[in-house]
Amino acid sequence: MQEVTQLRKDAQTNGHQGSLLEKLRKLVLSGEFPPGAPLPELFLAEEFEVSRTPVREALKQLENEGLVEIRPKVGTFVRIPTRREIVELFQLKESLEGLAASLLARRGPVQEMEILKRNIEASERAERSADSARYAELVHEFHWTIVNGSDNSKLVEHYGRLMNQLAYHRIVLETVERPARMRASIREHQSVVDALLEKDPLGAELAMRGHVNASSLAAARGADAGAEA
Amino acid sequence: MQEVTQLRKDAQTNGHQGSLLEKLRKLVLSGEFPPGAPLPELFLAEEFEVSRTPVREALKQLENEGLVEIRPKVGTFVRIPTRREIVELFQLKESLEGLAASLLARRGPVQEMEILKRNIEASERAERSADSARYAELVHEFHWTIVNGSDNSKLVEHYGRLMNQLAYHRIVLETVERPARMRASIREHQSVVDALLEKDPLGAELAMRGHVNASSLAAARGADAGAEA
DNA sequence: GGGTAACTTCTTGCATGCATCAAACCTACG
DNA sequence: CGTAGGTTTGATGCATGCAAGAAGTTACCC
Repeated sequence: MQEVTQLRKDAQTNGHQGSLLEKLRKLVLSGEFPPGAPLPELFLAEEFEVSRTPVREALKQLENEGLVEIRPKVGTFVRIPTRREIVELFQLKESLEGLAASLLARRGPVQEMEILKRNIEASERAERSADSARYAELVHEFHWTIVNGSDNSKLVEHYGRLMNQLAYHRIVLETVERPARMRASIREHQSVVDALLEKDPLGAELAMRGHVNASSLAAARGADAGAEA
Repeated sequence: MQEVTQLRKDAQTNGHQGSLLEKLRKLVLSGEFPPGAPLPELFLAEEFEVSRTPVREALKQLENEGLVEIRPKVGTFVRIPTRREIVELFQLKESLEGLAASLLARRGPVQEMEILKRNIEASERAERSADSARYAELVHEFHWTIVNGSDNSKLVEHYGRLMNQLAYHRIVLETVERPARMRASIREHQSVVDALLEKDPLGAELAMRGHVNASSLAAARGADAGAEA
């Protein structure tokens, strides 16, 4: 009946909210473990106060998401996405966000339009006050609003997987992209919203793809510049 | 149930070839278990002569791939993709294959071009001899050749996930699409290859998207027609 | 001194036992 | 006759034990 008190007490100190999968994902994405670092099951099991079995399952999921690499009979390691894979992911990002914008434009006037307009206004404020953290957050919201607004659950699903794989690098990349491209990025967002308001699917797709492509190039340049980090 | 004995026989004759995950995936995609059917861990464990643990792991992977649904503390069930999800997946397919064609066109003259040309010739022969099984196989190869030829591993990965989710329906859909659209489909394939040979990324993308879209529409009509199956 | 082979250690991979919980069933009562 | 409530069943979720394999280490031979 109540012999589990010792487990519960310790579990509360670490915070017991969120699934183990999410906690492990955050652990990997946080960069606390550098790319290539091993993630032994037993260590994680003790860390999160569960047995190896659920840890194992979660790690397999993370492998499926491309965040870790499991070498059979050897161990699990934080995955190191190659430069090439980053480029590949950005190509996918452009395509998927282009589709999202196109689909959203087709849906006509929906509440997303208002959200996007307010997002741009907030972005301009953040840019004027040089609040780059807030700005990065708004950019993130802008893109997700469009993807979610596509009303295509499978697109959202695949986009989420993709962004997870980019998440680790986004921290680095955004840092580099932010200062230089803030103004241009806002203009590009505006042109996307313009096309959306005109219910112009093709225009919205092209504007979105142009924007993602420009951001990607800037990010790639930034990654090259800060490669020694 | 004779299906059970049949399974048992296959499991024994097949031995331990191929991973458990692949075997379970095939089991689900084969349609042997109808959508909504339960997949008890213990049953599968006995069937494939392993313990519940690896079965469990494989089922979680399949859930991640969208092929089964795991209801906590209840069980695992063959997933029923809704009509809407099928449409969503086809929209994604159009976008991803468009990207693939675009990337392949950028790569210039590669061996894939020869493969695609030969594929079209073979398709024409299959069409003339009304060999619809061979034709379906060639269509499958055509699309995968382009996606693999994109030289973008992440695109290949996402495309694979997508096609897995469509695989169950492809059987039905191709059956319907095949007779009516063979000729048109071959022409569309040819125009894709033409654009690829001219190293025209935009043309290749548009041709590919047009083709996928036409196929999707035909498939959707077919699915409506054969909805009572 | 260098290289190889056996060994030690640490990890995963799988099997099994037990507790938990959802759902079906059965009974009793209105 | 229908329904509410308790009970049984059967499946999952997790913990643990054990075996197999891969690195790293040491000792030995050339």
